[in-house]
Amino acid sequence: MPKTIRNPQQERSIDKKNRIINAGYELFSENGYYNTNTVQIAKRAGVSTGIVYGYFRDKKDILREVTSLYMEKVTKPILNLFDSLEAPFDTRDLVCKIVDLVISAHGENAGIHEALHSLTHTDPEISAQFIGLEDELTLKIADRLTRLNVLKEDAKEKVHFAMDVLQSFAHEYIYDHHEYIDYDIFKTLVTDCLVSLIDKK
Amino acid sequence: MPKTIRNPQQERSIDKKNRIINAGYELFSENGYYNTNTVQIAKRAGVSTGIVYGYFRDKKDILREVTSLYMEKVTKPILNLFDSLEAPFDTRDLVCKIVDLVISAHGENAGIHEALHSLTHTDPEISAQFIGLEDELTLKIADRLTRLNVLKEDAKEKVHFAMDVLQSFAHEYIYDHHEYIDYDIFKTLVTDCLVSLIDKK
Amino acid sequence: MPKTIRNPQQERSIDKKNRIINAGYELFSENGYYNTNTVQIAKRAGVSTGIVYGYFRDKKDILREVTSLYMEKVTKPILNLFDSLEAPFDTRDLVCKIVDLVISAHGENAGIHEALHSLTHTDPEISAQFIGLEDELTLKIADRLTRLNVLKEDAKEKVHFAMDVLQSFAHEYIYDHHEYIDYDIFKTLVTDCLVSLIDKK
Amino acid sequence: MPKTIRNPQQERSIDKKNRIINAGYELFSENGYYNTNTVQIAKRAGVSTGIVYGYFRDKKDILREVTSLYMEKVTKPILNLFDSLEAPFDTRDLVCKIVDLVISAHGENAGIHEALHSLTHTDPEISAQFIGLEDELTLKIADRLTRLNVLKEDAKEKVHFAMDVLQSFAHEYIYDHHEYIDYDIFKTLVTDCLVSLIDKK
DNA sequence: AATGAATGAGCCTTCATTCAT
DNA sequence: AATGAATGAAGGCTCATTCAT
Repeated sequence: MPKTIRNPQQERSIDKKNRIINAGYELFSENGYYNTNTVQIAKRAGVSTGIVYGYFRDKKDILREVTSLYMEKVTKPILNLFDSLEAPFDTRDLVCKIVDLVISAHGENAGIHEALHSLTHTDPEISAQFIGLEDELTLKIADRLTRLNVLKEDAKEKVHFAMDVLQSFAHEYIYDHHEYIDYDIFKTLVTDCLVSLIDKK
Repeated sequence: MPKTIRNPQQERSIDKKNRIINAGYELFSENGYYNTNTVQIAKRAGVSTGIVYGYFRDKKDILREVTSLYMEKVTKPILNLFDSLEAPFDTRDLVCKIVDLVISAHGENAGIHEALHSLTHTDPEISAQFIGLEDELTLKIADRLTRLNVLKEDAKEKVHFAMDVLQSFAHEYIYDHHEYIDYDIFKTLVTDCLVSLIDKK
Repeated sequence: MPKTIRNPQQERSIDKKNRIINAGYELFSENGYYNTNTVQIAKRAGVSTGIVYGYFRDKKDILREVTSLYMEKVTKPILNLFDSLEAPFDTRDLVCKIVDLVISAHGENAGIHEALHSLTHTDPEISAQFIGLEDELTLKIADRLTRLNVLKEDAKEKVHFAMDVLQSFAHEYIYDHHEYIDYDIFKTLVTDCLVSLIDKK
Repeated sequence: MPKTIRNPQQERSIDKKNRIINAGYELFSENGYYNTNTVQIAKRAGVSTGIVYGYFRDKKDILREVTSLYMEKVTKPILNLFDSLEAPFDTRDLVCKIVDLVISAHGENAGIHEALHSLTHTDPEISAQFIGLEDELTLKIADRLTRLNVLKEDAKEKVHFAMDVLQSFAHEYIYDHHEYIDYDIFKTLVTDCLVSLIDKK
C-alpha cells in the first residue's frame, strides 16, 4: 500500500511545499540535518507536523529536495556567468569575477554546503546528487571554455581542479578565517593559480 | 556534584581509554558520528557501556579525542617529511612526495575526515580543534620552508593555500572519482600548481 | 453543538452512503479494521475523505453499518432456505443443503467474519449486534422447525448448537485446512452430528 | 546492524521478560492488541518503555510470545488429562471432564483467545502459530485415543471436530450467554454429540 | 573500576477528524 | 453537499546517560 505523496499543482500547495523546503534549508543550514527535527521544520514553515508527510515521503525526502535547491542556487549564477561570456576577454578579469561570485554564493548559502556535504559520506543518494552536480557543472563549463577557445587540452581536468580550488578557498574565506592569514594575499594566490591554469602553455 | 572523569595513569586504564577512542575512530569513520551509538563504540572497544562514561564526559567528548587522534595521524607524517628535509632539493620532487603522502594519509584515514569536518559547522569546539590544527601545521611548515630559504614572502598564505589544494585533491582522488576525469592529468595540474607556488618570483 | 449526520433520503446520497459501507466491507475484510484507514475507505468508495463524516459519526460508525450489512448477507440465504422449506423432507438432505449454504456464505464473505468477530470482545456495541443477530436467527429457525414438527424439545438450544457447529466448521473448511485432515470425512462427521441432533429421540 | 535482543539467562532478567509478557497477556486480553500501546505494557510490567525493546524486537514480538504463552496455558491441562488417562473408562465421564476443563481454560484465559485469534486473519505468523498448535494437539490426542483403542477410524478428523465443538461451546458459554438459552441443556447436547462421536460404530 | 540492564525524553511517522473553500 | 488539504495527538522505537550490583 504505497502512500500517496501529493504532487502539488495548485499555487497554494506549491507554496506550502516550498516553505517546507526552505524551512529545511534554513534549519539544516543552522543546525545540521541530525540536529533538526520534523517538528522544527513544520513550525518554521508555518504548517502542522502532519502535512509535512503529505508533501514528503519522509525526513530524508526533505533533505533530497533541499539538496536540489542548494544545487540550483549554487549552479545558476556560475552557469549564467559563463553563458553571458563573450570573447575576447581578459583572463584575470574573468577569474576575479568568478572568485567573487563563488565567495558570495558560498556566503549566501552559508552552512548548507557543510550540512549537506557531510552527509555525502554516509548517504549514497546525497553523494550521487553531489557528484551529479559537479559532473554537470564541470562538463558545461569545460565545453563552454573549449568553444571559446580559452581551453584546449585537458579542459575537464582543469575546470574540475579550478572548481575544487575555488570551493575550498571560498569555504576558508567565509568560515575559517585564520588570524595570521592575509586574505587579500591569499585571494591573489588563488587568482594567480587559476589564471596560470587557463593560460597554460 | 561534578562527576569525576578518570584521568587514567595506570597502563590498563590508558589502554582502555585508547581502545574506546580507536573504536570511535573506526565507527565514526565507517558510519559517521550520528549513525554511531555508544553501545557500538563500547562493544567495538571491548568494554562495557557504563565504563565509557568513566573516561569520557559524554559522547561528544569521545568525538573530541577522536578528532585529536585524527589530527595527530594526519599531521605527523607531514611534519616528519619537513623535519627531515635537507637543502638543496628539487622542488618538483618534494611536491610529488607531499602529494603522495597526503593522498595516502587521506586514504588511510578514509571517512573520518568527512565525519569530523562535517561537524565543524555545527560544533564550535570541533571547529576550533580543526582550525587549531591547521594553524599549527601551517605555521610550522611555513617556518621550516622559510628557514630553508624555499619561501620568502607570504609564506603562511602559500602554505595554507597549498594545504587546501592538497586536501581537496586528495579527497577527490580517494572518494569522488568522476568517470570523465583523467586523474593522472589532474595530479599533474596539482603538482604544477604547487611547484609554481613555491618557485614564485 | 451536536454535529448533524445526514440521514440521506435522496437516491444519490443513499448510493454514496452505501458505497462507503461497501468499501468498508471490502477493506475490513481484506486487511482488518485496524489496518484500514478512512482515506482508503473514501478512495475505494470514490468519495472524498471529508464527506465520510457527513454520513458517519466516526470510523466506528462505519463499522456498525458494515456489521449490519454482513449480518444481512449471512442471514438472508439461510432464512430463505427455511422459509421455503416444506414438509415432508429428508433430514439428511436438508442438513447437507444447509452445510453447503453456510460454507458458501462463509466463503463469499471471507475475511469480514473474522474482522468483525474479533472486535466483539473489545467492543460492546459490535458484540451486541452479533448476539442480536444470533438471537434473531436462532429464534426464527427454532420457531420454523418447531412449526414443521421437526424439533420438539429444546429447539432453541439445538438450533444454536447447530449454528455454532456449522460456523466453526465453515471457518475451518475455508481457512485453516490442516494437511492431515480429510475434509470429506470431516464434513460427514458434521452432517451426522446435525442429523442426529434433529432426529434426537 | 542487527540490534541485539537480550536472551536473558539470569533469574532477574527472565523474571522481567516474563513480567512484560504477562503484562501484554493481560492488556491484549482486556483491550486487544491494537488498543494496547507499549507504554501501557511497560507500566503494567513495572518497567521502563525502553527496556521492553531490550527483550523484544518490536511490539509484534511481544505478541508472538504472548501467543506462545497462551498456547501453553490452553494446551497443558488438556494434554495432562489425556496423559493420565487409563483404560478402561466411561466415555461420558471422560467427555464431561473435558468439557469442564475446556470451559475453565477458556474462562481463565478470557479475552486473550479472541484478541489473538482475531489477528490470525491479517497476520500470517500468528496464524501459523495457531494452526501449529491445533495440529500438535489434534495429533497427540488422536494418537493417544487410538492407542487406548477408543478411536479407530478417522481419529484425527473426529478429534479435530471435537475440538472445534468444544471451543465454540466454551466461548458461547463464557461470553455470549443468550438469555433464552438453557446452558445446562446446551451442555448436554454438546456432551451427547461428543460421546456419540467417540462411540461411533 | 567495571558491568550492562534500565531509564525516559525525544524522534519520526500515522491517522481520525476538522475546516476553509 | 462535497472536497481534500490540514491538524495535532498519539504511537512505536532509539539511544545518551545513569545506576544497582
